[in-house]
Amino acid sequence: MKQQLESLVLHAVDTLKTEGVLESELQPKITIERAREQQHGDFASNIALLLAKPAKMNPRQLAEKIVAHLPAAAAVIKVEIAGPGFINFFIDPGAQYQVITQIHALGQQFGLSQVGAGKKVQVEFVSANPTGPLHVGHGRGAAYGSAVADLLAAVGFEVQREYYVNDAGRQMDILATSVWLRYLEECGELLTFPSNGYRGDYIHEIAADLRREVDNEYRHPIALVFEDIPADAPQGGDKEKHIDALIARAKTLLGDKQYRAIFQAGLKGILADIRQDLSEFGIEYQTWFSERSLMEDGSIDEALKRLDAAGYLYEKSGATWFASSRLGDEKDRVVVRDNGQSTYFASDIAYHMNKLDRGFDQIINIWGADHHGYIPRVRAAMQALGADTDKLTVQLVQFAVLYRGGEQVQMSTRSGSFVTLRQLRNEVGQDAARFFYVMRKAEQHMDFDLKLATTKTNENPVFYVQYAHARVCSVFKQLEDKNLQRDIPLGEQNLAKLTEAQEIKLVMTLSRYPEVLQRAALQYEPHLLINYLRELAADFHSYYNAHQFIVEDDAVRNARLNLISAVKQVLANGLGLLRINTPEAM
RNA sequence: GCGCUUGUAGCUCAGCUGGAUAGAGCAUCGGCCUUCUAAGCCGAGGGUCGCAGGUUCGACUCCUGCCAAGCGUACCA
Repeated sequence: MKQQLESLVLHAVDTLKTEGVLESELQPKITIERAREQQHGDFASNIALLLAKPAKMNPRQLAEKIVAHLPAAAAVIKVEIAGPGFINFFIDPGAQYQVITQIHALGQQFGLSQVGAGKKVQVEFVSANPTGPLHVGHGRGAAYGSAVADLLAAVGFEVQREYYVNDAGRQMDILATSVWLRYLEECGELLTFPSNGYRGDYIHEIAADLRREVDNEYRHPIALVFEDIPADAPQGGDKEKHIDALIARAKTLLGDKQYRAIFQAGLKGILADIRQDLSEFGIEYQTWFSERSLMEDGSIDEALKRLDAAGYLYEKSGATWFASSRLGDEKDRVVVRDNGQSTYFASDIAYHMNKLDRGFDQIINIWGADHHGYIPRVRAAMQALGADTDKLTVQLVQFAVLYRGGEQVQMSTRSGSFVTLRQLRNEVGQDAARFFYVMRKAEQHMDFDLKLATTKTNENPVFYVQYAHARVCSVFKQLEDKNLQRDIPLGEQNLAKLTEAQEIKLVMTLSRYPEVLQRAALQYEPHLLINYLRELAADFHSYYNAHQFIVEDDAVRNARLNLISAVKQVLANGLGLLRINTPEAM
């Protein structure tokens, strides 16, 4: 409908151009908006206001000229000029009702579109270091990222969901060493666990599994392990030096092969846990991309070579630097340390080069807000590699602060209080977790109230929307109990009998769904869909309370049943897209 | 210090990318169940859109400057 009106207005503007009223170079963006007030009709255009200045005309006069040149259209029953020069369109209700028939015909397909057809996008999200279970902060990125990916797929994009596995670097060495030390404990050795090691229960589990698998093969006397190791922080030493020395000791005592085996055991164990956690949360990735693979297949060297060829690398005090400050970053960055090791940033340059080489039209990175300072240097790297930086979108997700009632929940690993995504899902349930995470726009700091998410009252928006769905189902059950048959064609013939205020409002809201979906997808704002579903549910609840659906009059009854089954369908489509359940009874 | 994000009703947040009288939920107050689920509905009160300028027919929205909060500012990942 919107597009139809746009072409009408465009046609009128073109006519005015040929008549010389408007200059022919003008290429106005025709925008049709849904009117907010009923008295302003159904749709409105501000075109006359926009063109008034270049045309050197009074906006109302211009509006009159535009209206005079509008081609006739069956669905438009009235056009008015209002306010400073808005053109308001009134649509034939009969045309609006068609959406109900359309929803029935399309079913689950209703709302889907093809605006993204033929375009490949990649959404990379979560990508938490595989050093422990996902916590509640990752949950938001997970829910948001998967919603964005699903929305993009719904409007026709070919979407690839990817998890970047940071399986290289010092953190992973600390993990491997932590596993080994716990393994030694399993073997019966007594030791003081490093203060900087990973202390979670999951390390014990991985170590125990390892012991079962290899028995005492990786065992070394504890005296030898700790011989000449600098003191840990609690003993007045330096925790970093302590752990680094232990890592080095592990490598020398175990040798390359055994060390790698332990490293892999730790990585695999944790990754399997993360994978399962996400899968239970309704998230499946197409690819798990290994950082280590970039080192092994020479991608990092290749990336650095390309940066060097482009003249962006230089040496200073033993290290290799990328001149990112020439491309908008606040300062230059090290890519190869003076000890010869490449930095994490070097991996990331190679990773983004790899993404570009895979031919995506759009690369979407979903990062925690604490990584924002990282964006300029990645952009700089892409630019230096000669890529179109517009292809990269970074969506920042702010942290969620947990509350239980009015109390803030402390999220420290040490205190052992509420930290993991799994615990959150168990406490509030899958549906509430997803709904609450996505309810706010990503860049908004969020308060997540656990108590609210679990209450079964009107305070809880998840139930509010699900309840609307269940209520429709309940009506149809009642219909059955009363031995009444639904007559869909009869209902379709009588849609014009839906003249109550609540019915007209509901039809309008239903017809907006495809636009909402498209906007939510293209702007990476799934919260728009949530807001819409709440509004649709509200419109339905109002209707439910104001009127009976199962009435004597066959024509009215079937028309109403068609309307509410359309409501049910759209609620199911929207919630389904967000992977939230649609219960038939509550 | 510099950078990014945020600042809208008592609280939590929307606000369609510059439009017409700034909206919702919670909380508060008052109503609605012998009729399809009251996890619901109807109504009332509640606002200097952080502050001050500017741009224009028009600004919560864009620009500048302040103020406040969070985060970042590594040869860590």
